Amino acid sequence: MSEKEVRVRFAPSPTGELHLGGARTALFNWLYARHHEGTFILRIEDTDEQRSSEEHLDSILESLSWLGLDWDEGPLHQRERLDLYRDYVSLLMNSGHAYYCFASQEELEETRRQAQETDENWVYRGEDRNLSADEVRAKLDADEPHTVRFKVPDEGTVTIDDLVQGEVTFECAVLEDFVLMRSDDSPTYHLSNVVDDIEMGITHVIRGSDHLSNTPKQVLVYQALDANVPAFAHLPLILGEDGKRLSKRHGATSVNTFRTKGYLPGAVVNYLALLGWNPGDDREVFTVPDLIREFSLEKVNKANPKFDFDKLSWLNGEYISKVPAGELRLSVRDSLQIRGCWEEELDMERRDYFFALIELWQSRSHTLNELSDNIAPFLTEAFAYEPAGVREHIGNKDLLGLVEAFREALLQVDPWNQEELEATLREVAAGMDRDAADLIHVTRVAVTGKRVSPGIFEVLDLMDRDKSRVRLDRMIRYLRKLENAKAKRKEQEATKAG
RNA sequence: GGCCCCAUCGUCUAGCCUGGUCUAGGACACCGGCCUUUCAAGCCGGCGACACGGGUUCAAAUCCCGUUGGGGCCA
Repeated sequence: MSEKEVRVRFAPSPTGELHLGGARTALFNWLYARHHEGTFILRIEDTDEQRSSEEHLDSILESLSWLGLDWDEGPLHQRERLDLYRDYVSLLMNSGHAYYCFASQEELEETRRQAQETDENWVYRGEDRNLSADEVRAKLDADEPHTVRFKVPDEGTVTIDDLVQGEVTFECAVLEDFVLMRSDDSPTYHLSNVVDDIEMGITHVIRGSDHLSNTPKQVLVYQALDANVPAFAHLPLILGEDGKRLSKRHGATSVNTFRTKGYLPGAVVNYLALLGWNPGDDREVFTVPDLIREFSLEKVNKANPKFDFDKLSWLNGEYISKVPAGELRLSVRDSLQIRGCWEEELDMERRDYFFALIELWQSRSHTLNELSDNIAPFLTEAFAYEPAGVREHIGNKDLLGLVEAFREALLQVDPWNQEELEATLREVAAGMDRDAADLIHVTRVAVTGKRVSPGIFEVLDLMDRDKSRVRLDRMIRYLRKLENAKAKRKEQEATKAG
């Protein structure tokens, strides 16, 4: 491999679904690799056998694929590389950079407690550093539980030249002798990560800035191993609306949730890319090739952004309104199927009609689910009236007679087109000395169930005569019920008063 | 608690490195108007920010220091 080839990795642990933060890290790695025509590697950090699961792994891979983040190598499993970590530990032991530590959990906590009372700047420096070879052998032979710790230099500093954060310097004195190998022989993150990054020839470590504080420890390990230290880029953390780092408890932040709710992968990628990065101008909407071409770590912000559902929703709406109906067809079909109002012929002889329905609504739907919700009333009578629609467009207006008259008039409309429909509706309203708007709005709720919709005549035109009549009949029944209820209330009040 | 990072409209951000062109630009949200003798969509417009205090300088959002606030890591 040439010196200049970029090799980056995304290394999730399969302890949950892929959430937005992870997806953003994956995306930035992927964009960096694609921009530099490098290699994007997937590595699975599954050394924690208790918390890792196949299901989570599958769901993570699925989410990555859905987002379009394809990997060139892997997935490599750390679980299968345990011997490798042990080899590296031996190397560090032999070169005097690591040592066995026989202190028990209790002892450590006790020491820590005592130290905190006296010395505020205390960091752990293992006493077992100075055990003689004989003493160590004796303890090992006696099967005493032990960990392996890294011998942090007492003096000096570690400076990280971070591609995003700039130069960051840490005093070795504030770094404890961290554990490399746990007592159960499993490697810690500091070890497995560094070893794998060395073995895989990773040139750029791009990850969340929650790892920044641990980076000096890892740099020390690279140096002890006499390995090349990769470039680091610590990305700002995505915060929830409460200002805390985005996590499971913020709910609904897994990539999968967005998929299920009807977001388009392109919109999610676009939004995520803009969270912490921008090309330096006013553009907001990017295709993936755009992103690949323009992406650079130098333009990544340092400040932590908050996740804004409203803006994602807007962006998704932009995508939905611009995509050709044909590309939306399959997803809309699936969600109509879930709603139980899909008919096969909509994708066969009535495909033009299906596309017309999509086109009618796509510019005012923010998600695919919303789009399907809007289309459903054209296919089934089983839809609910939006409370806001009822409140605003029906309320206490005296609409029964008006709707009944319009229902009758509709039977005579010929030809069934927008012009005739409009003329008829206005005639009915005028004949009863009512605002056309009143009739328009109640008709809107009757045929779409919604408070807002495209132009009502366009809607009726597409709906066809029979379906329109059926929906108006339903509205008439609904209005009658309202009237009856009102009458009953009056009666009761009259009795009470009388 | 110690260490590290950050700080422009409610939110995402441009501008900061290379001080003057910034009466601080864009986007989401919000509000209003136009269109429609229909709600929307669309179009147009409005509201709204350089956290605070000190310096440096002829001049600071831009450079330096401190305070406050936020985030992260180690426990």
